[in-house]
Amino acid sequence: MSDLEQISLELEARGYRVTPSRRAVIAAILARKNHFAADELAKRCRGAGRATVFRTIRLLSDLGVVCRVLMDDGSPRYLVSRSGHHHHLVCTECGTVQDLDQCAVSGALREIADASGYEIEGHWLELYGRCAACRARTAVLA
Amino acid sequence: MSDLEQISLELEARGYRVTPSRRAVIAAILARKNHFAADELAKRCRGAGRATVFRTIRLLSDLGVVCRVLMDDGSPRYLVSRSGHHHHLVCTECGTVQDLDQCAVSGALREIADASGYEIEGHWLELYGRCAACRARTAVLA
DNA sequence: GCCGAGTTGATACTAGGTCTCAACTGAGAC
DNA sequence: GTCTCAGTTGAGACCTAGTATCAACTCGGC
Repeated sequence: MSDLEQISLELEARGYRVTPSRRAVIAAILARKNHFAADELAKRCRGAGRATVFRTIRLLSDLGVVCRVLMDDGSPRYLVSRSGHHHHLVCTECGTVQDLDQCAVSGALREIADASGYEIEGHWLELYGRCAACRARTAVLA
Repeated sequence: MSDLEQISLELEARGYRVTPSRRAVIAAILARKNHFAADELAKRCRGAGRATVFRTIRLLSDLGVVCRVLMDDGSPRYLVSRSGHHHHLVCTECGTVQDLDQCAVSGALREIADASGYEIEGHWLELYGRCAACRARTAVLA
């Protein structure tokens, strides 16, 4: 079963209609190799209007199919990503985004909660750096 | 020496002029007990135009006098805060923001760098939860 | 007083996104 | 088959959070 079909089934299972517009947006998202801006997707996606593209991205985001990444300049991007709690490693040179399997702060949260008296409900973490490929490229040039 | 004077001296030391507009913005910021939106400050601050308010906030942000916090709904707020690397603990109930002394992830970063091959240059972390006061309030009501 | 750099505020513009609303669609009831 | 009605759509207005532009102003130094 293709990703598109799988997502369509997921949508139907939740009571959403799988319309041609939604299919077009999902197909456009799946065709992306890396992250994308919502507006850029709206411009390229001929099969759906801007509002529909934004709505569909939000829908897929709720479903856990795509997630939002904040780039180091603060601009938001979207990414086909696994669902559940995870963080991202963003390469500041080539822009690729890598999922992080472990949650880096889960251990520290308890300590912070104890020290501050807060009941911590959520957190947001993005990591920025240079990926292995970019580092290798610079090393060769140097 | 008042905070306003101290910030003014800091500005002068860096070669910036301390103009009435800047004083007005700084005074408005210092009058805030907690975080504020830049636009809201611009509306209330009669002594300076919108562009100047945004420019001054950026200037103070560069100086480390204020810092930007991303609330749990994604909206940006500013906060008079200590300079240097630190994170924030945002209460989702009353909105107060607390500085975190320790960087919760510094330890985990090395591990992630090793595992991923990334050279980690920076990170962004915000924590959301309910502060001690809000928890106490709910506990009394229950 | 003059000069020039720094600063200002009005305004236009941008990005990223939501809201509104009339029109359309399609699944189920009859 | 067609009626109905909730879900969906797209155009466009609108919103928030800023940045860019530019003529006018300010102020320190000569």
